[in-house]
Amino acid sequence: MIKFFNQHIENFLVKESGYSKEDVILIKDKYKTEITDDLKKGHITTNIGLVSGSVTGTNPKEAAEALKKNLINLDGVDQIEVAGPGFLNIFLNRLYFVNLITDSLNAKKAYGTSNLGEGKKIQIEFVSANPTGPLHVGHGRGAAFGDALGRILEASGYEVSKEYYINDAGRQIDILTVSVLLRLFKCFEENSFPSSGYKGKYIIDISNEIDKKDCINENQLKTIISNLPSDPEEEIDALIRNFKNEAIELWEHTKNKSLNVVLGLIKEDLAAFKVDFNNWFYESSLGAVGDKDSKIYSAINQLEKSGQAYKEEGALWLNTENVGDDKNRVLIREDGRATYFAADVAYHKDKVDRGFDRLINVWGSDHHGYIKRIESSLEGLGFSKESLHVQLVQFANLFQGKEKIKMSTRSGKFFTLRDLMDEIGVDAARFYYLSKQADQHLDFDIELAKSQNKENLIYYIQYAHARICSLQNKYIELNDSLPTSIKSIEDGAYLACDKLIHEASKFPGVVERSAVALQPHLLVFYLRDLAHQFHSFYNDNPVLKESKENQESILQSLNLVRLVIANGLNLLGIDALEKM
RNA sequence: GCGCCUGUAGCUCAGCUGGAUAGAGCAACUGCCUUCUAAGCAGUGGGUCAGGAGUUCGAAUCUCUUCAGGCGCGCCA
Repeated sequence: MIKFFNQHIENFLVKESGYSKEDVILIKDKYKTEITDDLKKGHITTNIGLVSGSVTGTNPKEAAEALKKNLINLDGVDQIEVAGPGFLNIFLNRLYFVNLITDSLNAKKAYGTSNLGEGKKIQIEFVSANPTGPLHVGHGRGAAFGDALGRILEASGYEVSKEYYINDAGRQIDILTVSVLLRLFKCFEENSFPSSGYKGKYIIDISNEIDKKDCINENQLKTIISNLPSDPEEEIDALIRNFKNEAIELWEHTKNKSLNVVLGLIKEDLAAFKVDFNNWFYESSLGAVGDKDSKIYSAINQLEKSGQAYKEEGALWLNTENVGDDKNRVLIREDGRATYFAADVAYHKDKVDRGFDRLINVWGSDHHGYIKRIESSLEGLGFSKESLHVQLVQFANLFQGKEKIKMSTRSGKFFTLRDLMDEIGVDAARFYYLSKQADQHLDFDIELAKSQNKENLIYYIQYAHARICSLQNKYIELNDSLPTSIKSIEDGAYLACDKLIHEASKFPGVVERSAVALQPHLLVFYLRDLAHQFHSFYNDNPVLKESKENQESILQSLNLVRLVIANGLNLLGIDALEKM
């Protein structure tokens, strides 16, 4: 409908307005046509008069009047008002208004989808937590966000690929491995366990699954744990070195086993959280810098050849200052080992090589200083940094009522995503995460997320859906099947649903905006508003006491509201409830 | 010190590609169940949109600046 009017407006601008070509281009760029917030302003409104007026220096109201004359005779238009400083408010005739219901109901699950993305390939990389322990509540937010974004973009016509980057190659994995080995051989008392190691209970669980205990003897163990440095970081590094020296086979076995167990936990949790990935990318698959056939070698080699990377003080540096980074960054350390950054550069090159039109990285906001580096590396490799969008997600603080739940990863005391799911349920958790803009701090209040009242939006929205389902069931009991007629709305005899239909007609626009802005929370607030319109209607209108014809029209309108809520929740990865 | 983010009702937050009277919920006060789910609805009070300047026909929204808070600035990942 909006497209229809925009075509006529642009046609008018080009052929009849008398504006210069340059002005027309400027106007086209700036004006907007949208569904009104309030039916008093008609169904559709455009600021074209104001924009034309400001661009051409003419009176906005006169510009609006001229266009009004042009649009008033269009099919579907009942009347047009020039309002306020120069808005054009368009009132549709009943037939067109009613078409909104039938068209949307016919579209069913497809209502709200579009071809905005034109099949472009878009990759979303998210969660990507180090596989050193179970996911915690912080990761849950990224998971809910990335997954919802994927659903929204897919509904908007993008070909979406969701990916998890597994950091299986670095020091963190070594620390995981050594932590498991220390538990396996019970090397330390509880209070002297290396403070840099992982102490969660899952480490002990993993150690119980290692069956190669006899690969190492008492003397070797003694060597490994004696003469350790006092600095915690040096201590853990020494232990890693010692284990590798004494029992490389055991080391590798334990490392693989630990990684697989932890990754298994992560995958289970994500599946339970209804988050599916298309691809799990292993950092180790990038290979070693020393290997000329590896992806990491090839990426770095390319940067060196193009002059972006240079040697200094024995290390290989990437010039990232050229995109505004504070300082240049090291790719290959003095001792020849690649940095995490180098692997990430190769990873991003690989992403682009795989043919994605757009890349979205969902990162914890503590990584924001890292963005410029990656952008610089992309430019250095000859790609446009515009193809990458980094969406930062702030961490979530957990509250139980007013009390903050403290978490410490090191000590292994933390509230896991699994705990959260057990406590409040998957859908309530997903919804709560999505109910605030991703890059803002979120206080996750478990009490609130469990509460069953209006303050907890998920219940409010679900309640609207369930109420409609319940009405539908009652109606079916009395009439065998749902109605198909909307006669009394069509001929204007019954108007009480108009606000609801109008609100429901905004849905595709909201999906589109949340796809463009990459903001699922827009959907949350829209659904709240729609639910509110419904509850209000429901309270004022005893539906099943209406005339037969009115009932039919109402049931059809409410079915539309129900469809929008169900489709909207589905885009957030949440199932709509038929009963509560 | 440099960079990024935030500051809207007593509290928690929407609104921000500039637009028509700044919105919800909670809390306070008042009404509404012999009726389809009261997990709800309706109403009242509450705002110099942190302060200041600028751009504009028009600014919560854009620019600059001040103040306040958060985060990031490793040859860690």
